[in-house]
Amino acid sequence: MVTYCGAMDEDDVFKALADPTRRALLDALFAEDGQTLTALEQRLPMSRFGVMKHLKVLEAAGLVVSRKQGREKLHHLNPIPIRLIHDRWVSKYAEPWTATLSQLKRSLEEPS
Amino acid sequence: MVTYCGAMDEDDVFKALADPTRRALLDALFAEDGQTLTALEQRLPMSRFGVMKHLKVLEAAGLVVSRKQGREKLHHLNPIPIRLIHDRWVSKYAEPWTATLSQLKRSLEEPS
DNA sequence: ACAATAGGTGACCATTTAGTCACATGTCAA
DNA sequence: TTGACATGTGACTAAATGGTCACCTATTGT
Repeated sequence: MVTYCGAMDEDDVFKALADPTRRALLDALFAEDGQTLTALEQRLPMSRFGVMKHLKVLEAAGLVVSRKQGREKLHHLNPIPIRLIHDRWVSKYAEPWTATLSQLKRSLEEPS
Repeated sequence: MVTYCGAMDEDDVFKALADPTRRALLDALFAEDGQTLTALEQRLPMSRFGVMKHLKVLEAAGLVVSRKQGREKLHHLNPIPIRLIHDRWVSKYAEPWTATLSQLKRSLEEPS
């Protein structure tokens, strides 16, 4: 088992992913890993403090890990929580895809 | 392209998935598809109105579709939005999994 | 027709959340 | 050591959210 995951609470991960700014931060870190707070701040239309709060949420959810280097703090994307959601949660609903869909189609076509 | 999806806005889907009660509703519909509001209400520790609000959010996100039958409204799980997240968003981070992870490992092991 | 049942609407309140700011700490470089 | 820079903290406001309720409409069964 991995240990980079911090809290790794399902609810924290979903709540973290619910905000568009935080998804944009993940996008930014995906585009270029290991960015500092000020670098990320310049990519977003938001004050440094807003970005800092969002990064804190992402770190608490385990979606971002950071390490300090001198006076800078480098942020890294951690794909593990998302991977786990995919494995244990998304696929749970996605698997019966075909069955549910055809069943739904039948239901909708049924004369009400 | 499918048409059962309503708004299908990425943000709506993530926001809908962010609430544990709504995830529980998806669980309940996954366990037994086509349940009515009152049936779902009895499964959750919440008033009918709370459940109704959550169902409305899920419907707006396209995660649940419903059809009326007499005075009843039957709710069906729609796995398509989750499937799309998996396809277009989760996999985006999950694919470079190995690369990012080893890179992260290297970064963390580096003497600070 | 009438009572019981299933669902819907709008207002309302408590809590959380997003965002900003003044201020403080720690680090680098000249 | 001094000034510039990167980050952190706590308080604060405005907005969104979760939950409940009183009241309403529509359908069913008798």
